[in-house]
Amino acid sequence: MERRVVFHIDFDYFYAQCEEIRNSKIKGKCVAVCIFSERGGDSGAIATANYNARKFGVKSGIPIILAKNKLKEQDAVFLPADFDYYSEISSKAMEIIEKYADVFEYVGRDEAYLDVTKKIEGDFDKAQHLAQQLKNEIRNNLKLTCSIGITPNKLLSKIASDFKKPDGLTTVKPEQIEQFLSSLKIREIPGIGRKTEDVFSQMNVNTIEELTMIDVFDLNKIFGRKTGGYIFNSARGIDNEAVKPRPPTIQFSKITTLKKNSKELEFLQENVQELCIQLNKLAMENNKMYRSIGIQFVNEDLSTKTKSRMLRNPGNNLEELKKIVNQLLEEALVEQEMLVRRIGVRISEFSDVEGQSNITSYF
DNA sequence: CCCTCGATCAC
DNA sequence: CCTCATATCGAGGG
Repeated sequence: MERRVVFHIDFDYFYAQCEEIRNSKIKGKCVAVCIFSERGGDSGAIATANYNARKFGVKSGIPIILAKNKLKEQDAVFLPADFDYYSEISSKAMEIIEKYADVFEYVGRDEAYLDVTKKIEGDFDKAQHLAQQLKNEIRNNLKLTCSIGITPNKLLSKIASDFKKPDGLTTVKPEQIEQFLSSLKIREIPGIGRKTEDVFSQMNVNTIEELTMIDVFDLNKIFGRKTGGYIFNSARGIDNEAVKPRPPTIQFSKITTLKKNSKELEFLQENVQELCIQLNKLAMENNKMYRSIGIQFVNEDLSTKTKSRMLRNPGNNLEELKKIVNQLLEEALVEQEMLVRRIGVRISEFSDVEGQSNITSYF
């Protein structure tokens, strides 16, 4: 039952590439796709930048104002994110990709896993050929480039798709796994981010090869049972997660940046209304009732505070949502020292709204 | 076992 | 200088 062949497909610098597709004039320039906040001006962050812009240190997550500074001498465009447009292109690409898979797993607008074990009869050379065909079809139809990793599991394919970008194709056969991983930085392992990297660098562990020298008990001690085991296996390229369709979303959240930092109840309550409306609408559209409601503060120093409450019964009534959110706000502001920069609302613990006919009608 | 909350990741 | 959305883990309290 072993011996899988799994693809991970990642669209290159996706949002920025979508903008290049829409307007080929900007190809060759620095392209930065921006998420502007409610504050106005250049407040906000970079969602994605093309490779021209990345050469100057412009990458996702950095403040727009900082990006403009880095690119002030360059021929650069800063475009507001147009998620509807990116979703359209994503859908078209996913339609193509799906056809190539025995099992297809959508991860996000720019990412998917495919199990192709049967299709290519466990032969990595056939797999590579199939992946090349797939890349060609996407490029010919949509002018979109992507990078693909081909390996025996999801973990390794995700690492491999990142190994050569853009327009990359990286294959790691079972006998090449140890060699492939050994020289990589631990940060290449999905789930190991900034904080975890810091912990390991304190221990003089920087590469995956060095990571394999740490025994599992120490990892468990530092990171907890689950994460410790995950890191231990990952360093060895071990991952048994099946490629499978994603289960439905289990929570929705909306967050907004306030026009000015504040800890005034009234001001925060005003700002939270629209979020409640949007979230309740989302729940209704998806035929969901929610039983948990939460709020989140992002303080002026970017630290966060959350407060949440379970309801006695699931519901999707807007007035009820607003009422609870206002209560949570009031409670959260007791002992709140710092001014709040951003405010968010979350709903979760979903149950389905009963349709007209369901299984119970048979009894 | 259920709930709340902070932390982390990654986009 | 700092967006937005989702999932997951672990600790701590009931």
